[in-house]
Amino acid sequence: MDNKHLPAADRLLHWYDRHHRHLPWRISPAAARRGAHPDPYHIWMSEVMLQQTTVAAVKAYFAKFTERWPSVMDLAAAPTEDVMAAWAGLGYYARARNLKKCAEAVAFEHGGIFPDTEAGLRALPGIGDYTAAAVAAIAFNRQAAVMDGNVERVISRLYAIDAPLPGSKPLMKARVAELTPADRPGDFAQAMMDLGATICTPKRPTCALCPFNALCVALATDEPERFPVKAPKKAKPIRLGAAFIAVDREGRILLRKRVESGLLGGMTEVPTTGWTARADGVTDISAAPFAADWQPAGSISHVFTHFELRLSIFRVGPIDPPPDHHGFWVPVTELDGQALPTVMKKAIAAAIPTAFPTSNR
DNA sequence: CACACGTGGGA
DNA sequence: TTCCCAAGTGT
Repeated sequence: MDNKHLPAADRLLHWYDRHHRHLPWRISPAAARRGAHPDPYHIWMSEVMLQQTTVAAVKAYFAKFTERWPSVMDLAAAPTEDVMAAWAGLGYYARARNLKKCAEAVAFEHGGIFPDTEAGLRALPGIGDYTAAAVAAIAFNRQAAVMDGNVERVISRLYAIDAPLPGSKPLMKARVAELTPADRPGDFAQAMMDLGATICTPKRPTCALCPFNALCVALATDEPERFPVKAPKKAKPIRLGAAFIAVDREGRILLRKRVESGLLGGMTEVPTTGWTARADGVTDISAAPFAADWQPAGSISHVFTHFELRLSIFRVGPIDPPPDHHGFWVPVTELDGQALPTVMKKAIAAAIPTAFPTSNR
């Protein structure tokens, strides 16, 4: 049947019923149409994990978290250190700290029940405009305008919006609100994101298969890949430093806990110098955790969001632990239980190649 | 409003 | 290799 006359939302939902992705935290659109709701705990956790993170990377973490902490009450009762260690490797560690805070707020201030409105959700730690709308729409079928990076791409092409992000966000949000149906807002939100992830992709979109192709202004008048227009990005500076891998006679490595705020906040680290912006190549080992016969053990490079870090690695041991230092000693065979971010695993692996036998390279 | 804040994968 | 990202939030 010719459905060109259908409103945009109906075209999208028709496409979604046939081509939706199957994801562990979802229920099927067929079940949703029968009035079923997904577990708000699962939707919330998946949305937080998916912030700036790929579906492929999230799947294993989602399985691990929901198996270990099946309910928000379980997560609220968990030691923060366990949550940080379980999150290690996923990045943006403020999300893990706020995940725990949010679980505590839901457990102890809301009786273990997630708020079912956008405003109620928005007041919780780690839940911003996007996540509040997404959980309200997907978990509670509220008519909330859900806009993430996928939706921005779809909308900017559908209307050929020339104004650059992020300034054009309010305009695009208004367009999303116009399109969002009262009937199936949760499926509509997931459909927009599936469309952006599988059809309306950043490069080489598959417009021939798009339910919006007859409506898309960018496709009709321009080059869809040109949208969304974004402000130019800044160059990434390089910072230098040194990391110190000390091993004692019992095969333990010296670790420290980073301060709660800022980069890698609350995570575990090996002792390092400060990370300076100087580019003279001088390595300052005077900041070693203690005086010892530190031996060069190569170097690593790691790219953060806003700078690249190059660390010279130094190693010493087996030694007797000196009495005067702060930190704690952990067997090299038990590092998996530590909240070690990827950059720290790289530093350790450079000095002790056998430290992480399961990882590649 | 601009910037801080991780990581691994694809082109 | 280099660049660009991928379901943003907090300050």
